[in-house]
Amino acid sequence: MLSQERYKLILDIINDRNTVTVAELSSELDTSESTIRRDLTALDRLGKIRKFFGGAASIRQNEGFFEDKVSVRETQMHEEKTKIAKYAATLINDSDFVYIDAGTTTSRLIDFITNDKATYVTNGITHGRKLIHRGFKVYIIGGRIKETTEAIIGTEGVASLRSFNFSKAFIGTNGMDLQAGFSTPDIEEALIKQTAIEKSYTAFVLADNSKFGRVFPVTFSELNKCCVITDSLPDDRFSKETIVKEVSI
Amino acid sequence: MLSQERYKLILDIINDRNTVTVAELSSELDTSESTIRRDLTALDRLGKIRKFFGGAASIRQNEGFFEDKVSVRETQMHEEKTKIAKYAATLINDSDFVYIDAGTTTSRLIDFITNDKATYVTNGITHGRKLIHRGFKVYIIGGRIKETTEAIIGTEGVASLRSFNFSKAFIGTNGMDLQAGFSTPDIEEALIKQTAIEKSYTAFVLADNSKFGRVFPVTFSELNKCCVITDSLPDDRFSKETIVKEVSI
DNA sequence: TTAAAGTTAATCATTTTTAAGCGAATTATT
DNA sequence: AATAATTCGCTTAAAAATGATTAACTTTAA
Repeated sequence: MLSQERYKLILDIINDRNTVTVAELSSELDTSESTIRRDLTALDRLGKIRKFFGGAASIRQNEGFFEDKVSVRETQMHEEKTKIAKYAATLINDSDFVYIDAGTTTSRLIDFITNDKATYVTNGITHGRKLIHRGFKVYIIGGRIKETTEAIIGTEGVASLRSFNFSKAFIGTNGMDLQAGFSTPDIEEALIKQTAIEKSYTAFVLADNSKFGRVFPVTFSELNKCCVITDSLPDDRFSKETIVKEVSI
Repeated sequence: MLSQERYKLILDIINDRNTVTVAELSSELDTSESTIRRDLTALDRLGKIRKFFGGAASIRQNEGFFEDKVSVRETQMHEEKTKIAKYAATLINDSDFVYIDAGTTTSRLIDFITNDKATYVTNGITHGRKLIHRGFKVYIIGGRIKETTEAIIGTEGVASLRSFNFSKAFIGTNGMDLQAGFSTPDIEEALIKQTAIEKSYTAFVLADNSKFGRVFPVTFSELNKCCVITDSLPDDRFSKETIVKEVSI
């Protein structure tokens, strides 16, 4: 069998099943495990799949799979996130200079943006591509790329952000708590979020109800520094601490 | 049978079946394998098909498999570019701080990079993703994204580049001429290339033979400022003006 | 923590495929 | 008709792909 044919078959199988073992591929394609491993390495090198010990996984469907366990809940909150994203998109005006944080909720936001007069800045590689394909004016901040999320992070990213003055920023969060404020697991991502909030006139945090009461290692902002856009508020005390827009589902 | 007739037949067969082996074509067209291989090489050079070990594949049906959508536009001189990319990749050492310019030839270069000790900086969105999927340490420069090429350009990009000091830079070009030097159609991309060359100890320009003698609106460097990596040199005068590495095809 | 089980990369021998050179045949040019 | 240029198929040395083997590595579970 031709190697390219195998590549295509393997790719189809992986994208279909999400994950596959070397043994499975070996028996299904009637090829030695050595060859399958070599193929998987090649496909991984090309960035088409993600290889791991024992087999390989699709890249597409696993966005977030490699991130952290919260993402399981993220798929469940799909409808809520859409509502939040839809509402957030209406906030963008012609003269706005908008920062869009990397993350799944903000990625959804981009789908609903219609304003092509505004200018957009993001730290998400995939977000930047998405925006540019929509035909918007897009800047991306410079810095180191984080492997799992394809987001720009680190001190260079922070420095790059500092030269901007946003009118609006849309930020994602992992946790939102009365005491701990907005928090996230990665310190470098937290620094980026923090700077983006500092550098914008108004910062909106997009948070579905599953985020409430959750605390993660690094706090990037106090509650009162940002407006929260959410689907349903479990606790009145939040609205005393910050401005909350509750989007009806 | 005329070679042009065969080209057409081969093209039809490949586009119909997606992949085909040399042996198949040889028996079906009743021609020697040598001739089939020569034909496939020619069609590959023209960018009509993609040749690989054992046979060839259609480009249309495999869009997105071999290349990202951005780079489908210029598929000519594929074989030459591959040779150039392969050689260029061997130049990267452990301690290198490498700049990789956006473009098709440099994109191919990434496929052959093996050094994971070096640090990479790029202005290509797709280049950055490709590098990060390979598990390398990657920085992307900040700035405005150009829609057609998904490359970072503009004054912000130039400013972002200025903070780096590269040991090696790999640059693509549209034209290379004895009088006009290295040139490209877009002034903003030219500024980026110019800055990258300035900021690196050694700059390599990857140029297949189709680039020689061509002049585009904006010159980004004189010949003597860079080393040229090419497949074949049409004119000895080039080697008097600059350092040339000719990669045998 | 350690041992057992499972998985991998590296290496080697074998087979397959290729590129390059060469002369014969065909086609184009003078 | 003679000469040059191109095309073609064969041969051969080199390159690439493959599958088996094994030592090193990772994971799992005691």
